[in-house]
Amino acid sequence: MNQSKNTKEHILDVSLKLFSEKTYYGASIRDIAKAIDKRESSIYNHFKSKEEIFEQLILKFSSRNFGPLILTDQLINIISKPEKFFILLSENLIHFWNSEEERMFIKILLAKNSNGESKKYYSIENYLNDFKALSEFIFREMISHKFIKKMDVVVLSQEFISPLFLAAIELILGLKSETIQKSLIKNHVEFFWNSVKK
Amino acid sequence: MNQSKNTKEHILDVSLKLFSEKTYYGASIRDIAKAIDKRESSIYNHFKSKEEIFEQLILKFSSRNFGPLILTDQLINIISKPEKFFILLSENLIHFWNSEEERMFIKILLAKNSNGESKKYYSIENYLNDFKALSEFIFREMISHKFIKKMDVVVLSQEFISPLFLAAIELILGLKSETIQKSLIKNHVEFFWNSVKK
DNA sequence: CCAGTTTATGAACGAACGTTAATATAAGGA
DNA sequence: TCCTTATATTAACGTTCGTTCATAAACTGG
Repeated sequence: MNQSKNTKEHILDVSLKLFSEKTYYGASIRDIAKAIDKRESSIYNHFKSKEEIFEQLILKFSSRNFGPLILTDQLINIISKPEKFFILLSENLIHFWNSEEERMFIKILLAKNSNGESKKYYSIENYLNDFKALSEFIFREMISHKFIKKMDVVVLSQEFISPLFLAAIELILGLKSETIQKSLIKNHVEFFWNSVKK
Repeated sequence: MNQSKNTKEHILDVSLKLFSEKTYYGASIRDIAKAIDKRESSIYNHFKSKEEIFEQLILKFSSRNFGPLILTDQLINIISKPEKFFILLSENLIHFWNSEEERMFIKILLAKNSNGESKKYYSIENYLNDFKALSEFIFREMISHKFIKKMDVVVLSQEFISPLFLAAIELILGLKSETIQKSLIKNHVEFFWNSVKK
């Protein structure tokens, strides 16, 4: 996309796309080089191996702070109206997960084993935990302000996040259209809200 | 495993393992041949290409009937005690998804794009729909017998299945131990039951 | 403008890839 | 037993793989 940005970032950008489309073994160094319009040998001026490209890609995405993208000001303003809040929160999450870049990253996480040697890697479990932590924080706040019933925030997070994230996975790996998600969100929040309202 | 079974089945068996561990591009015909202790050329007496092995593998697994494995007699016997029923149903599902063979198949589905040319393929969405259909059937029965509140069975299925299947995915792709799942099931069923009991 | 560093190129390496062909062996029915 | 068919092997094909190397071009600070 942005040709003028530094080459290392550019390589990571196209690698995200290629690894997500063809998996690690299916995307070659030559594919990556072609995508940035250079020869494959020049890649090695920026990364010592294909494996290192992958590692740095995961590292880059695993060390973001997406909190402000989900917990928008608009959202925080309506925390006292939990049902509306849950709807908007769900929309923010689905919108984030379904953004072009995030789809690609999630695809890579889903295709990646935590098998053997790569145990050190960031996995889909770590990814989900970041979102669960965010939503646990939200539920703790809501409970302390008595907006919802007093319940275990871990359970609340799991019950709130799971149907949304699984729908996102189906959206990412399948052919489901995004419009279907509107009613899914509505139904899910309705069900959830009935279980947590005071 | 079973050396004496016919070679075609044997090839599919080891391909399931290899494709799930190293993805489609990472597992070679020579890997597969080595795993059945034959030369790579003899594979082509049974399949016309690597792609065909993959296709038949997906076909084989997508045309099973797992219903009786989930809906056991023991389970059906306690349908009038919904909370107990949900616990056992959850355990059956997690046990099934976490079996060695099923872990491998799910890994393959998760690593597989429904991108472009492969739209025809069975995807994780189809897989999940099979389980949702099963659980919709269960909820319809429960509602008609007035064991639970009258609600949309699609919503019930989604809310019941999602946290369980997502936990299974974490179990399969991550390093989570199976013991953690016991409390997850308990918490999930408790939350769910509180929302659907009459 | 020059020296030093960074980045790009072109060519090559050994290995592995999917697949094919010719041929040998094993199995099964007449 | 012989003939046919199914399955195996060995060898090779053209490609692509990840990576290296010598060298050339581009950039950067003094």
